[in-house]
Amino acid sequence: MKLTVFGKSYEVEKGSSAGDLLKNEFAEDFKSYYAVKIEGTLTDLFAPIDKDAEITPVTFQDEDGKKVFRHSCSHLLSMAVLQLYPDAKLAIGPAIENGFYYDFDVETPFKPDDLPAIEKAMDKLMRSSLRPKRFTLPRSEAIALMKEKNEPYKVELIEDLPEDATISFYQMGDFVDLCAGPHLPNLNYLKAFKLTQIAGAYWRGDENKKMLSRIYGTCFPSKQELNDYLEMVEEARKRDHNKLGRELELFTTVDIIGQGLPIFLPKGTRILQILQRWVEDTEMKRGYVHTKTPLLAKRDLYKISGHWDHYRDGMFIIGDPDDETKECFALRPMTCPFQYQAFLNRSRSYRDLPMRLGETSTLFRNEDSGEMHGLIRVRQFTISEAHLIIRPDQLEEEFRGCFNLAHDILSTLGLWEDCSFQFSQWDPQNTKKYEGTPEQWDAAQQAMKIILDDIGIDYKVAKDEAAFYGPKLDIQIKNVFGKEDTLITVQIDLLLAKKFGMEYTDADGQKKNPYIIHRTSIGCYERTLALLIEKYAGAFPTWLAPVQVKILTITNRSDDAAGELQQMLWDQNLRCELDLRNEKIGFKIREAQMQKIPYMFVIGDREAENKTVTIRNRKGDNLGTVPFGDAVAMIKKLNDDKTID
RNA sequence: GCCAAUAUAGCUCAGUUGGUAGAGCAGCGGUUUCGUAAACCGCAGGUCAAGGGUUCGAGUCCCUUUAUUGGCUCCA
Repeated sequence: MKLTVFGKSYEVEKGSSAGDLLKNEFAEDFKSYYAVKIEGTLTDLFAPIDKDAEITPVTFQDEDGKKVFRHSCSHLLSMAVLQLYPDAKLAIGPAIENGFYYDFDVETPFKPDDLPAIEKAMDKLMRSSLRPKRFTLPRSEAIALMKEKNEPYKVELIEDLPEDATISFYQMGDFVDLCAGPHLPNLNYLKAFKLTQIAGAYWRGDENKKMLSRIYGTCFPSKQELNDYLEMVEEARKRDHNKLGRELELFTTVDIIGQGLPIFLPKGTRILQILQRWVEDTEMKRGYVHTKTPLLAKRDLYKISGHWDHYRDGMFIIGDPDDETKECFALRPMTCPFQYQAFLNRSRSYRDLPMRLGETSTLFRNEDSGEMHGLIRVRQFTISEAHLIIRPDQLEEEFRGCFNLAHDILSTLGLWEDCSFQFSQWDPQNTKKYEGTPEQWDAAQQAMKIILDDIGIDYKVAKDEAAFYGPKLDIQIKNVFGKEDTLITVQIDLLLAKKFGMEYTDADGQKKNPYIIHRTSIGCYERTLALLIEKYAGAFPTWLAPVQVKILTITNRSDDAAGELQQMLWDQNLRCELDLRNEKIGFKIREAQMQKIPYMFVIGDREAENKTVTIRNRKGDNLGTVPFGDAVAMIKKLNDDKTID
């Protein structure tokens, strides 16, 4: 039998394993091989092979290798937990990005204080050098084994597998766990792990099922790598917008106003204002017109749109929703049906299309109390919303236009490189959620697929993530905790125009329903601001900074000159603050740096006399002494060019 | 909504087995007018998140509520 590895073939005995070969031929690197791919299938290193094959070892450098490594660590965790809590029932324990978790059903949920003891038990088990041993059983025997071990969750998992499935287990000492594998050849590879947090998690992700106790952890091949990672996480959390945004006085919250209802302070408001003006101008340059529609409407409107049926729980309702004899209003959770009324204002011709209706739109969504997160998930927010009412033949061009706009906006903000793409499709099985016929859905999804493939972005398909009226392109971004959220969405809707009786007269004189694209250009301002804070750690590019320049005087003799300079900046619509306090200049600079202000203009006696300033950047570097006019021009250029400095 | 953690001055945090609240920074008033990472002196600042309970006595123990945080679920 021949095994080929790294392009070289070796003659080996039939039934021997990749591990046997690698151990001999690549002894030096052998410890870094966690498993092998045999003809593309990830397999245990020492699994017997019975025919010629191409094998590729996987290491921690490979995604697959990381997965094997961390999955084995999750098993180490479950072994330790069973040792300390013999009554714990095992659920599942996969590897995830940057680590792993394991879900347990225990009488009392784990507490943070329990983790050190579990880690200690894991460490001891790790040192006993257990070799995970794989064996398989037919389905009925597998169920019997798990029943004997009193593992109801495992039984349920097996019962969901097909009748004829062969089911694999891994044994490590007395410990047996249902598992597809593969695993590390020896658990003593797991020299550097850490249990990071505890959380509740529903069995099978279903909120109607039991809540289990989840332990998260991470592990690396060496202590050094583990510490580097933990340090990196620590650093990332220092950029947390929720902490920084408050420290920098961008926003605050108060109990008495309520959850998910942030107060934007002057500096935060300034940034929102800069963004909004820029977005509206940008849209105008691309043929958008804007509307201003009400923040609430009678329930009747939402009944037509379908929101009353689909999302009533998510709306703030004013009045008794169940009393049909009285007026009942709801704050709007979206703008669609409001803007459609603008289209319906008079009869429309095919020549009127595309009609690009934009609105800087404040929305209200009654999110569950546990959902709120800083500025990322709030109950009242403002979105750069638009509905493009178009003819079918305009779909491709207009969709591209929306994509390009999103690209241009996010690139200017410096966020584009951090984004990923998700093509959110419907699930025909989930009949409760979606409206429209399979034909309509196929048409919309097919159209979007063609456009996305043509644009050439790398997207991931997400089933059952569509809006109830159509498929979406979601532009996703991760926050400092690694949690992904949608920043921008572009949706194709072939359904709602008909429901609202929207028609245009085509060239052939026929009345037709338009298509509609729902989209945002900068997304939700609150969320985008949150991501910007985290991206720049509060040190915004000059064009976005709420205070672009701080003018610092060395003595009060320079106050008049400072005032003059401030007025010159104001005259150019630039944003500056004056610090005339009687403090040492070093102290003032330090304070401006802590406020992350991009530039400091220092004026002492020498400068005041010549009408010059010494410019310092936020790092404190001296950029030289220049005339007032030049200093103002420098900031003006950074501002107008939207430079990411 | 569910699982868990947290809540003391504007901010960062002390506060012992229950004995009636403390520091630094910020603020205010003085002094200092100074050339690059925290000048000096003084003053003021708190219903210890809110409400209830146990106790002779609660920041501390118990319960409820609110908010914040990390997950889960949800996310038009």
